[in-house]
Amino acid sequence: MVAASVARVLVDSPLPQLDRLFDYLIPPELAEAAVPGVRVKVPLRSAGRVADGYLVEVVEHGEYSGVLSELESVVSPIRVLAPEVWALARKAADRAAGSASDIVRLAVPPRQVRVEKAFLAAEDAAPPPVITAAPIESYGQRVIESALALGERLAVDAVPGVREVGGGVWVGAWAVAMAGAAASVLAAGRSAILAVPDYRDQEQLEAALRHVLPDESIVRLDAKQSNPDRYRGLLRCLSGRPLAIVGNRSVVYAPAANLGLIAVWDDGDPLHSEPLSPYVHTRDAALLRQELQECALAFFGNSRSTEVERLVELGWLRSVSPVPLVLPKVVPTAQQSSTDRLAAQARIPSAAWKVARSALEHGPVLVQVARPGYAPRLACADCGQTARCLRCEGPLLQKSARSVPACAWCGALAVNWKCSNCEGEKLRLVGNGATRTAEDLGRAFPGVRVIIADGERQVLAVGSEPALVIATRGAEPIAAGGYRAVLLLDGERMLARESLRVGEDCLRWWSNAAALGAGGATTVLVGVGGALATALVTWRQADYARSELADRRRLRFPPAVRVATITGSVESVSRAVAASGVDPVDVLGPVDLAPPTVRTILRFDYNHGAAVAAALRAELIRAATSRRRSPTGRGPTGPNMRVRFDDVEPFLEA
DNA sequence: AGCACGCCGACT
DNA sequence: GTCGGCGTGCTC
Repeated sequence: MVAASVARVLVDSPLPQLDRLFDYLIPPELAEAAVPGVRVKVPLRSAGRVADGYLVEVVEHGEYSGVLSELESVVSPIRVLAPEVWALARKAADRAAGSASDIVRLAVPPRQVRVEKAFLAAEDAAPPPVITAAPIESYGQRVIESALALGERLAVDAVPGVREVGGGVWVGAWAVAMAGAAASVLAAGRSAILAVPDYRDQEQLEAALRHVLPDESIVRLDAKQSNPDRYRGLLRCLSGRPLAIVGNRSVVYAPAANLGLIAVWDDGDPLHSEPLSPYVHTRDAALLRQELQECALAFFGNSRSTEVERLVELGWLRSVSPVPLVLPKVVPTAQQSSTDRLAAQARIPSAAWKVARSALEHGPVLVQVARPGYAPRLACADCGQTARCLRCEGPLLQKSARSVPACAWCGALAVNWKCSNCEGEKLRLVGNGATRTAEDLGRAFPGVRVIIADGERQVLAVGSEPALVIATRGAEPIAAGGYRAVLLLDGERMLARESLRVGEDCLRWWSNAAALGAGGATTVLVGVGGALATALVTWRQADYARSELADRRRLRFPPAVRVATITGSVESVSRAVAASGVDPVDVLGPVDLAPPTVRTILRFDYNHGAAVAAALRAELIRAATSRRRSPTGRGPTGPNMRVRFDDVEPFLEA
């Protein structure tokens, strides 16, 4: 009799107590099929109960000393969980005190039998395409290419501006550089993973990729795809050929063949932050994977996040800038209205109005505003108190010039409204949404076409003809040939948000908008001065990130330190805090959230991260197994304890 | 999550 | 004597 091998299996369950490998005997009839990476079914606890899982490794002797059960079946021959992706999932989960299977769920889309059958039936006999990469412009002679070939880690300052990538399609210059980086890696026979925050960036990057790579070398892998499409994409990754794999945050877990590069665009965009447990940020997953696989790593951005700046200062990332430096012309201007009657009505400073007027003779002008809609807030015309819904106390807003004000929460129309403070019956509009700004600007520039782009009215691209393009931050379309001027109108309002990251975020929004200008276009930053305006004017966002990071070091705020947010019942949170081993001076809270739930923030240095994560993980398992919430609903069934690492949202500016 | 094991009240 | 309550704990 042959020595039986043991299959080590990850059970597909979010339960923290099942987040380890289980050993199973491989029955002789499955010996051929039981290879690492395949989906399997295994018995768990009692006969008849089978769980789905992934075969992680086959070993001679398992670690379990008890009696082993047998593998129930091998679901499919496809090795969907590549060993390096498993290693990454384990490492990322450990760092975030989460379950590896939660990461694996992001990495491996649900199986689609039809897609799989079609894939297995298709014989891919065609020889792999020969790829030649054109040089990446603006960074000096093969500077980026050779760094990537050596597996370096880079923080790349993007070149502002837009480029045509054939067929009249225009994309940000960053996309061309990132596509060039991917092409240079593919030309060397290796794969590249390219992560972007949203689908608008993805469209641009894909267009740039199609310009330099054959279609068969590009794979899309993102959350917007249907399950069959995602699974098809995964199977293409597993074909073994070098590919450019492009997608949003989960693409960092793609099973790339011979991975040569992970590139991340605009890592400061909050869409890179994974909303599902264990909340691993694209940036962190990319950093872990780079260490595991020793591929190259590049963060591209028009601006610089404090996290990337920290890594640059540590020497972990090398900063690369375009030579010679390309910088848009940015003019800061005070918040003072033009003397022109029409412009004054639109509340545009005279400097901005002049810039826009002359630019409109040549092409489109971008106007960036903070908020969508018409009037984001309404107030009592008599006493000035914010108007609230009579039914649910929600804030009122007005969607268009003619519409009746309505509640932002329950949608009730504010008819027969009366002020709760002074009994006043008249409403006054406060603030300008994109729609109201558009109306005002339309009046100030009669005869000019006005295009609105916001979350509801998404516009990806506009032509090169004169037009006023009013866009909320982050929703700016690309203009053919670039905008002739860019007005950043609501800077003050954007800065009023109470968040640790406001400065950083604003600089990113403004830089990304300014980067959409044509060469020689003027960007007007209205009503903002100080270090932020200086950083934008000098186009030295890294300087701002450096001083911001210095402030955070002084205050012991992230990313100078790491943080863990614990939410749950008072008892569970305080137990977890005690178990964490974090110094009491670095325990912030607890503060009350929804009634029974409280939140505490722990902060600690990076070198304590592993210990804190392990301690909190142990506490999570203890809470999940011992103190069980009663299924009948009776008894003290507290809120589930949750742990989230490196979430900066709860941090407000002091 | 499920499901078995285990240690105290009302039944044949 | 034991049938069964669901608190506690484990799953290879």
